[in-house]
Amino acid sequence: MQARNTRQKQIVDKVMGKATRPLTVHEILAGGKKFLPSLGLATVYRELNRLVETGEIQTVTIPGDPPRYEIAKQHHHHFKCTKCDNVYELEGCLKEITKLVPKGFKAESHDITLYGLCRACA
Amino acid sequence: MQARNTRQKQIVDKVMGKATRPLTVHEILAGGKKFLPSLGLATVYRELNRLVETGEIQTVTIPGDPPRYEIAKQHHHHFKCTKCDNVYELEGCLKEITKLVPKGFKAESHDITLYGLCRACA
DNA sequence: GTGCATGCAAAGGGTTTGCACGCGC
DNA sequence: GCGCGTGCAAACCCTTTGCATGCAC
Repeated sequence: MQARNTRQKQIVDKVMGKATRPLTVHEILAGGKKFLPSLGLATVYRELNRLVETGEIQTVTIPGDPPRYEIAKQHHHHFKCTKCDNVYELEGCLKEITKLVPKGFKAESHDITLYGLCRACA
Repeated sequence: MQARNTRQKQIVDKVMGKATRPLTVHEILAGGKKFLPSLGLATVYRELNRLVETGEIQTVTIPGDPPRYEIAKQHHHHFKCTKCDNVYELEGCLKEITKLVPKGFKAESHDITLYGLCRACA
């Protein structure tokens, strides 16, 4: 069952690729409908899940928010503006995070989310 | 509309207070039913939402997991074991986190979640 | 022509809400 | 007795799934 490169999939990829910040499912659907009005929600979900499984995109989960999706890239973290609700990508990471790991525990990965005001809202 | 201190509410508080780790809604309901079998899911949700609003408890959100709840306490973070799926509380925090904030942004708070193996599973 | 991908609609899981009953005051 | 809190069931929202159609090859 080799994947077919249909118009729908190309459009989901295209919308994702253009994004400068993580997008919600509905933003992706709305963006895709501009190119193919018949695009369905189920197809967007199916394509997103496929892309997550193959590791091409990543899910960004912010408590209280719907999931967002972004092109997979180097390890990084996120900043959620509490005023405009946009989510931004942050560069860098903290090696000091190992200090939090209790004795006997073995950390493999981590997520960091910052909250506050973005440049435009501050 | 001053709140009444009903049996149901006392039981939700009691279950939360006994917990040594964040609990899911269904764990709280199951725990409460041991004391009051007629306890309903809607009441648990209503009481939890009230306690979150008053700041008495906090929601712990782990991507891909149902929300958990814990008694509000000093600032801390969480560790999710990828094998047994339990969530543990971590002590301490990282002042270095300010290094991640971009210029012009104003950070107010943050969440850190570690993933890996707990002591029992490592 | 064959078969997978799509769109629709229904199903599913988790959470909230409307309503009538009954307990707490 | 009055009114809020409760339990039930329905409603909601988000996501997944079943199925018939139709496009890609």
